[in-house]
Amino acid sequence: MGSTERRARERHATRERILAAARALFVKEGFEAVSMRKIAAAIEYTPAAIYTHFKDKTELLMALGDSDFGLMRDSMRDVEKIADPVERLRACGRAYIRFALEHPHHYRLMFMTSWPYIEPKDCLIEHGNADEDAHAFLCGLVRECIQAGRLRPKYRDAHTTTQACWAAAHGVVSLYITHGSDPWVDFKHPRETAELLLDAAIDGMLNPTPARDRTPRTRVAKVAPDTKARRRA
Amino acid sequence: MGSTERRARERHATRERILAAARALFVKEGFEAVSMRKIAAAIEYTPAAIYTHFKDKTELLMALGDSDFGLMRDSMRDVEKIADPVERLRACGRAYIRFALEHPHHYRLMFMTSWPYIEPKDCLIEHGNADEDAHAFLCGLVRECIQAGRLRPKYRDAHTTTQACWAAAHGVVSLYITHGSDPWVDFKHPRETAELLLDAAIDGMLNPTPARDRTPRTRVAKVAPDTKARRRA
DNA sequence: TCTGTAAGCTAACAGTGTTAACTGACTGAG
DNA sequence: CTCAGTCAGTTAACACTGTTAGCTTACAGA
Repeated sequence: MGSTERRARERHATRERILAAARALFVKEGFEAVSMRKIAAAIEYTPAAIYTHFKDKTELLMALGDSDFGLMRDSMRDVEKIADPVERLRACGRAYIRFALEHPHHYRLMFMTSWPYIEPKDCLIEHGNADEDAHAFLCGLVRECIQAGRLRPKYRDAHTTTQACWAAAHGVVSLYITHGSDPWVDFKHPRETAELLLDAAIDGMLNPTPARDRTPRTRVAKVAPDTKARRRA
Repeated sequence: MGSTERRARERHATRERILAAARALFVKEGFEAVSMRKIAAAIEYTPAAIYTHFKDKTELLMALGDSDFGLMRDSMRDVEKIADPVERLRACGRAYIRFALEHPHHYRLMFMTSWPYIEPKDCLIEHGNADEDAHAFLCGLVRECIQAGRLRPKYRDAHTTTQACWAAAHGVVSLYITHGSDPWVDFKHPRETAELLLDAAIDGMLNPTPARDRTPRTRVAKVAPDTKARRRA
């Protein structure tokens, strides 16, 4: 009689408490501070208790990071308002940089840590849904630039170009996150470097002959919807 | 007597043996496999013995990675032969990518791990010496492009532009190293992505009005020699 | 011969992730 | 009402990790 449901609810609740404790430790003291024992202590449980909810420390950490992909996507809502596809792409890059600089710990977990395989069904995010999945969103922006005929021929493979754009933004912030306080290289503020690199890369991809919308080529239209993308739990 | 010299020599020798053992473990089994106990076992010492030669595990690891910066610089010797400065820059990017893909473990240690402060004098590399220091070398290439009048005005700050170029290359390889086997994004081969991004970025930086060598502007000429750069031990 | 130095060893500390075996509360069936 | 089963959570351990205080032992210089 619904008691099994209550138990399931309780189980889910403690799972959430574990995640909350882990997240609190994580944002306050960084990646290394998150130990099973500390998490357990924070919620007054035994370390072993966590293992009835998560297979691994890795699984816990990944469940943690997973939900941040939604946060990242949300931080890009504003760019959709921009009409010009190329400017939209540029703004997306800026939003990405901003997110990374505002949440360096999360960024580190999301993009600078190797993830194990996670089943698509175990994720909050629907892969390839540009409304939830930031990677699919970026890919969509690139595709719009292509369809508007704004990119040179060699940049008309949406996937590769998406990865190039991603890599440009990631390069700036990840370099800054790991080496920003390294006295050997005096880093400019990453926002400045990113601006420069994104401008250079995007300008370099642009068609010199100006816009004039044309119907997408067959090749472009055939690009499959982005089924491989980012996750959330 | 010179016996003190002999002792110093012996001390140095065991230090090198420790480093060699650590390196062997490192390249064979990766970063995580390098534990003080395993290193000690490999050279038939006690873990504690290592601490008479290195303050820390970190110091050991850094001493390890340090020598690789020279290796990296060496892998770029060929690009100096290229006459055109812009093509030289492009080739430098390619060499960087190649090095990273051929030595992913080293790359990870060198550029994807936070380094503690190391005294300049404790390094094999002379900072800012383009002949030893890869970062200074890159900076030199950028400066040559600037002095040849090949870059648009906004890219004429050598330091920031150097960082942008570095970030582009780093973005591609670091993304690939951490997420290359991630089934959620189907990565293109990084060489392809890198080619695309480097071309876009460099083309985007180029002056549309073609070359014709001009004497460097005052602003450019005043750029200080690159005193902050990469190390080696 | 005695003394100081210092490389290396022993043994331990405090921490880590993880697991087998147990406890105790609660559920549903007989 | 009782009995068996389920399962969240605990206990206590294992096998690791980096690191250090204190000892031993060899050796150089006076």
